[in-house]
Amino acid sequence: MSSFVSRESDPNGRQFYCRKEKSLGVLCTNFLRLYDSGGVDSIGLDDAAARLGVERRRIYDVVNILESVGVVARKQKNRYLWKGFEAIPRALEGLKEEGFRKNFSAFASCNSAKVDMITLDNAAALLLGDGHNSTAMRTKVRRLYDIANVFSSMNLIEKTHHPDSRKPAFRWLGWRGNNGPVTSLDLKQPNKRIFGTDISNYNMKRNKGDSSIDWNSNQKENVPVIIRCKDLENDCNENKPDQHTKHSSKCVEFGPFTPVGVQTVSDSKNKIVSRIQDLERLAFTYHPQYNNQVLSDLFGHYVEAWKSWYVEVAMKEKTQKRS
DNA sequence: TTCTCCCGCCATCTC
DNA sequence: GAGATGGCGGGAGAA
Repeated sequence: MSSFVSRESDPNGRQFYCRKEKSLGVLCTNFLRLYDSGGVDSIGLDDAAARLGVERRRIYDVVNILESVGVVARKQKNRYLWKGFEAIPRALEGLKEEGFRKNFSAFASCNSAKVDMITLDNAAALLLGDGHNSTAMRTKVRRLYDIANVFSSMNLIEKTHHPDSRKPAFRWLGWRGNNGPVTSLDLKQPNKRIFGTDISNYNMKRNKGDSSIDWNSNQKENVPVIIRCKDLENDCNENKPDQHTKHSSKCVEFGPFTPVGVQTVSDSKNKIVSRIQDLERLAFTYHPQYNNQVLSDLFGHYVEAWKSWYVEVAMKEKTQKRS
């Protein structure tokens, strides 16, 4: 399986630098697509970097975040184990438990009205605690952008705006069994770039790596080919009125793929309450360990929001049945 | 000007 | 000691 790609050039021979196609979100989507295809349970970092056409350093960025939600687990040096999307609910529950043990339950309860939405500034301030300076905040926010980029590509969160301040914020969507990496087809025509996307331009300095991959062209063998940055320029959207917005058909599709063995949205509605019980049983018997404190803490908050969402939907279901 | 986030340096860790 | 890992912040693109 080969995956190296070449870059589109203009008539003068200059190469396009497409920031979007190098984003962590796109890289994560491609990574998941590559290893979710089945049959692969061992992931070599060098191999992944080569296949995805990125530097090894970027693979660390993605893998570390995926590890925090249970999709992969470190096996040994340079090697990770693919655990798949089925592991996500369990990992989230573990993080939730951890969050409860720390102070985030207090935070969640006192902000219950807007618990499903948080700005990165707020998240950074929360994680840093008292006495942080602006430099630390900036650094933390940068890291949170990275993390949010990956979660966004998995549809675990979505970008929105805070209703009061109109500042950019992120809403927890949670794992609903059919998330999978976001696809360009999931996005509407843009007014502006969204988080994790960008516009083409020239930059010879940044032409080293190359990760533009069209996984559709040869799905069976996962052989990627070049995609055109121009086709991706309209991927952007924010303030989506619903979670499953559509995208221009001329755009290249990075997905979609649905994790094997997970249920659909229509199924899930009827099983909300029983799923919560299932997850709590899982959490009771299994407590994964996470070394990244920031991720752990942030997830403590998000998982709490996730549970609130489920409970709210379950309540509405009950009310509707009664009426 | 602010938001966004890619990029790679370099300190620390692991083998 | 060498290679692996990942924290960190510069700086550039876009709104």
